[in-house]
Amino acid sequence: MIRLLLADDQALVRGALAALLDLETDLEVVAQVGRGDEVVEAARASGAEVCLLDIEMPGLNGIDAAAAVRRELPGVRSLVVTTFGRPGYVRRAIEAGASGFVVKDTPARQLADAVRRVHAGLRVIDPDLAAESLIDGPSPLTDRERELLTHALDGSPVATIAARVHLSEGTVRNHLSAAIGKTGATTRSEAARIAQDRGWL
Amino acid sequence: MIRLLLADDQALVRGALAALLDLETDLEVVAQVGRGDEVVEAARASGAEVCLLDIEMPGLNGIDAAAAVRRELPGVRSLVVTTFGRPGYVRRAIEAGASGFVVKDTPARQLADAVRRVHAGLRVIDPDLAAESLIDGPSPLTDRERELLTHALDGSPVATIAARVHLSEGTVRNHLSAAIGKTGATTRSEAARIAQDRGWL
DNA sequence: AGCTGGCCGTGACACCTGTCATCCGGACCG
DNA sequence: CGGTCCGGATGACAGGTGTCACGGCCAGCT
Repeated sequence: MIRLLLADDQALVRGALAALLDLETDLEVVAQVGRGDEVVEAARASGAEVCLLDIEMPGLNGIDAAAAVRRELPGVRSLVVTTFGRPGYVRRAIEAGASGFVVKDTPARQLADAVRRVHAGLRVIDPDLAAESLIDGPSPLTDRERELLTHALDGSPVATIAARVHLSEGTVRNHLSAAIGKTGATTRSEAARIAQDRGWL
Repeated sequence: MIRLLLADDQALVRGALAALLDLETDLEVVAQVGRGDEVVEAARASGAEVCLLDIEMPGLNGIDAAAAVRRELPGVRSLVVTTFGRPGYVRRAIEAGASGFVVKDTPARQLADAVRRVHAGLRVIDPDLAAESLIDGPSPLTDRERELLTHALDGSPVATIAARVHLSEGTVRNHLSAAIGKTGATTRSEAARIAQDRGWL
């Protein structure tokens, strides 16, 4: 019997996944959480062996949660699930210590198999995503550029961003200009979207 | 036995919801589709009585799909499910002929009850969302403003938007300026986000 | 000790954007 | 019929934005 922890911020999806996986006779959902920063504690308390982690979560995202699990509970394996593409996430998830990476677009029947493989110590990675992540390569952005791009995601004016990060307005423009060049965009909003799509944020 | 159709673009979520609802002895999932424009045909072929529709779908969104079901299959009821807030969606979903509106944040156990109520001819609406939709009121945007805002969602420059809709650059700026005023924003990106959050797009 | 590269800042310049005033045509309504 | 509203357009102006050149600081590497 494989003991599972589910982490997803949407209660309905979480409950539905639990129903799906509980149908398997060799799987048992022993914990469910809706926030990334509750994963480690719940996994420890419930004695989970595999954690199914969504990326988009309040508190702590799924990748950082996988890293925390890796650090605090070395024997527990993580399987990261996310909504779509975002090839860059694959690389970061694996580097964070996740054993698998699955998109929510895969057929439901394959999920249980992915869990079993991860539990057995194998790596499970969506082949299409793996290929894309190799094509795009790692992020060329510096830490500052990444930080500023995340603040530019919602289209905030430069002045606002500069105030939030306590930098000069000109400096922010320079960093963002560099990021625009590296992403091949022409606007900071466009650069931010491209970077996010590639998982560089 | 209530015959159900599931529509969600993410196969994993779709399958999981099917597993969840099939656990109920009085419910039966008779059709699953991943696109909005396949809903009516699948509902007709399978003899579904209630359609569970996600809003974000390729082809046709859940609200328009509900309207199509209403028009083509008057006896079939629709229950719209979406990821979060977006109060304006509630109003539009109901106007489109949906019998219910549920967010993916609700506990999994309540979903089956919502389906039963909708099947019985009752209206099911998340109370928090209903309250918010009353506070925000209907969209004050004109059709043009709405159209231009959707093109402004990704942060495209005015020139690009003008070319896409075959309008003068100045006209686009004027409409967007009006939209910015109505949303209380200071940038077209911000206005676009606000309008989307309120379901005005 | 030099070189490199990231980070921070300034200044200048061309261009883009948001706002306002003003105009015209059509549709709708009292 | 006149009033009102929306769509479309123009022109002008202040302020925001992207780019570039330049300088300075610091860490790491040769």
